[in-house]
Amino acid sequence: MKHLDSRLRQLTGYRMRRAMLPVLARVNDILAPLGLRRPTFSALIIIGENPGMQQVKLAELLAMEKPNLVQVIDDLEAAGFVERRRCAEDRRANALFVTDLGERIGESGLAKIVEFEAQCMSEFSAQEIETFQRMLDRVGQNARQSVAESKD
Amino acid sequence: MKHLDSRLRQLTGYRMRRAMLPVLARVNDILAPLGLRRPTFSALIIIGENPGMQQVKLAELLAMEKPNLVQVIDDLEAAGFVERRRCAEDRRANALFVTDLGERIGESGLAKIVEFEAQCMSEFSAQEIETFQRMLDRVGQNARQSVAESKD
DNA sequence: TATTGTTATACTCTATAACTATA
DNA sequence: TATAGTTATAGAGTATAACAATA
Repeated sequence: MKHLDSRLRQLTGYRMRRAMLPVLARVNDILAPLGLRRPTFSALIIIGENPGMQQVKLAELLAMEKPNLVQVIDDLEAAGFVERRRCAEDRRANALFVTDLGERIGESGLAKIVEFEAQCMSEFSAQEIETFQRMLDRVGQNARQSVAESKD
Repeated sequence: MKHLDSRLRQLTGYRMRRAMLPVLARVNDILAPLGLRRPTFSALIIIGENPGMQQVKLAELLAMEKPNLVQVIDDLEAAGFVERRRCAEDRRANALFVTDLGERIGESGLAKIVEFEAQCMSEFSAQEIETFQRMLDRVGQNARQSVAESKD
C-alpha cells in the first residue's frame, strides 16, 4: 500500500476535507489582519452585492442558522463595515447595507483570496477549473438531496 | 446576475465549503447510529489498516493536534472499538489495535459511506472522479505550501 | 397564527500551554 | 534535553428552543 490511509482515500469526502483544511487556514490568515473571519467576510461580500438584504435571506444564502448570523452582523456593525436599518415596509426586519469602509475592506480581502486561489489552481486550465467547480456544485446538490431523502 | 452570491461563487474555497457541508451532514447521520463521529471513524479505519500504530503518528496522519486525539481514542476505547497497549520497546508510547467489534462497526460505516458517495458521484465517469480527486489533492498541496511560505 | 430578529445554551472541532513519565 | 501521552482551557463554527416585536 502506498499510503497509511489508503482506505479512507477512496472517500471523496475525506479528500475534500484534506484539501479544504489548508485552504481555510490560509483564508483565515488573509482575513484576520482585516478584522474579518470567514463568515463575516462572506456576509460582507453578499450584502455588498445585495444592498438592503434582510437577515433571514442572508442566513439562507450562507446556509447558516439565523441565531448565528446575529453575531456575524453584530461583529460587522461593531467594525463599522455594515449597517442595520429598520425596514419601513416590514418593521420586524432589518435591511443591511455595507459602509464605504466595509466596501474597501471587503474588496481588499476578496482580491487577496482570489490571488491566493489563483496560485493554488495555476497548474490547471480555465476549463479544468470550470469542470472542477461544476463537479463540486453537483456533488453538493446530490448530497443535499440525499440528506433530504434520508429525513423522510 | 444569476445568483445573489455570484461574487463569492468565483472562489473555489467557497464552492468547496458549500459542497462539503451536506456531505459532512450525511456522513454524520450515517455514523451516529454506529456510535461514531467523523474523527473517531477516521481514526478507527486507519488503526485497522495499521495495527500497533502510535498516537503521535495517527495524529499526524489525521492532521489533528495530539491533545484532540486523546479524546478520540478515549471514545473509541470506551465503546470497545479500540485498545491501547503500552509499547514494550518505548514505554511512553501506546500501540493501538482495533477489536473485533471495532472492525465490524468500522467496516459497516465505511460501506455505508462508500454507498452514499457513489450516489453523489453516480453521474460522473470513473475517470472524471479520478481527475476530480487528483485536483482536490493538488489544490490541498498547493494551499499547504502557500500556508508554509506565508509563515516565513 | 406566522415571521424577523434575538437571547441563551450546548455541542463539535480545533488550537495552545503545561504537565507526567519515560527516553 | 527531547518525546509520547495527557490535562486543562479556549476559541471558532454550528444547532435548537424560546422569547419580543411585528405582520
